[in-house]
Amino acid sequence: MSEQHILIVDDEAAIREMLHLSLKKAGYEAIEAPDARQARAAIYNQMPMLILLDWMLPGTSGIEFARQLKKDPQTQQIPIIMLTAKGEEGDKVRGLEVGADDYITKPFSPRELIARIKAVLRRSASLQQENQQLVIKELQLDPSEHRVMLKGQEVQIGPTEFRLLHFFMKNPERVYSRNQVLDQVWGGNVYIEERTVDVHIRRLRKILAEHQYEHLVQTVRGVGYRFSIRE
Amino acid sequence: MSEQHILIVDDEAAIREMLHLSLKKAGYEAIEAPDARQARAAIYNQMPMLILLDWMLPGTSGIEFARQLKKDPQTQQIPIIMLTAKGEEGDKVRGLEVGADDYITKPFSPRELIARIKAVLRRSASLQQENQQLVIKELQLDPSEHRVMLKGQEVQIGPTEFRLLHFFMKNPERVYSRNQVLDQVWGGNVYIEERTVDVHIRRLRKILAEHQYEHLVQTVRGVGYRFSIRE
DNA sequence: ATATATTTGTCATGTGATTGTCATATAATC
DNA sequence: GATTATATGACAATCACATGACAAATATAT
Repeated sequence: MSEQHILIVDDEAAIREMLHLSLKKAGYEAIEAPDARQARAAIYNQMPMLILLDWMLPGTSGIEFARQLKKDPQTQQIPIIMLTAKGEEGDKVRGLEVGADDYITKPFSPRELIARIKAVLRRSASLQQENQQLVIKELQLDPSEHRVMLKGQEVQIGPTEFRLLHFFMKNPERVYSRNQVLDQVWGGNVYIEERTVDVHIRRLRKILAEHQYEHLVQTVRGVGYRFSIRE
Repeated sequence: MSEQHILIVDDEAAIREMLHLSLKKAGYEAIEAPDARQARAAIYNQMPMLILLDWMLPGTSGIEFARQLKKDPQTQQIPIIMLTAKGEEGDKVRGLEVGADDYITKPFSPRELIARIKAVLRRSASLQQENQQLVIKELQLDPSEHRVMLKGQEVQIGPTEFRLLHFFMKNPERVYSRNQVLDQVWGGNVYIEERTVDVHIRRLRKILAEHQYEHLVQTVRGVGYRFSIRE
């Protein structure tokens, strides 16, 4: 019955109507709320996958409401698109500061609205992917908990080795040169000796070796390293 | 609905218009973005096959944006053509350093623009081909994984033999003299004994022979070697 | 604030794999 | 059979990576 839906929060019924129609045409389910109180009730009832939130609201203002949503762990991952009346620069900035994922200035075309929604959903999907738990056989890495489990046991791992393992688990089976690893794991604007990668590879292997998983990190002589799931 | 398209990133609407029109005439789909943030959203929404990126942008500068794109594995293979206002030499250099694939100086003719685009797309296509998995019967070579599989089993192969096999698989059915092989596989500016090629051919054959595939590497007496799929 | 522990990057050294060359064996051609 | 071209095994030099140690930098505890 209730698909993934979008919550529209705006005090003007005409605008809600208009948005609702545009969304329906684009194949989205929508639910309306005229103010923050009723919006909260709707969210409690069922989590929307995205919220269209008017800047100006009676009672709790849109910006305050957004701030509350982004503070609550239950709702903070829901993307918010702010609807602003004027294209005032200050508003944009404050909106994004509050944690809105995008803003759109009235008046706008349905096409633009849908494009923004798609973009935001796309982005949040890939962000969730970033925080996704990665599991390979009996090795699992949980980015949100910053934890690595090996055969059901938590293993002690340093920050750099954690990032290195995370990177490898996200991109298995592919060879990366030391420089590519430095770019991805250390970030591009540090100057670090290429050979340092070797050392951290060794440290990672040492950890994996505690449970005979060191073969996952493979050396490709003359090229770099590869994280492989295959035997 | 959405074909392969080109993303235009420029803060001046007039220039975007102009570019859009030129591209349309040449048969390309185009999408516009006025700044880096919206460009990013557009990219997340759908990967463009090429990006036209203005040097000067409000907020994140074009050069910084290019750097970011080239760092992210998701986007780094998208070719970028930088649009620079003046033909300043320093800009060119910095642009190419950042990883832009070409630059073009305003003002430019639509003809020139299209020519550059075609050239860059051609180049990137052949680069992608460079990373393409090559399969011949039960022999497969994967450059991105830097792996050779023979009858489903990974085979152990040294760097030079890998390059040699890669070269042959890219250019089968053609005879190459020892010198041509040296140029292609070792690179043009090394002085190495011609007979050394024989030795590496032998080493390659030895590997292939583990699975009775040594007949693929054939000697053409008095001329050189050939990699042939035929019996 | 100070002490202590952890993490980090670099280096020196060890080790094994790879490479180019040569000497010799083998095969093809006339 | 003589000549020429290629195949092959052996070998030393080199190269790339692994590893342990260490000091500087960071984080954490007291």
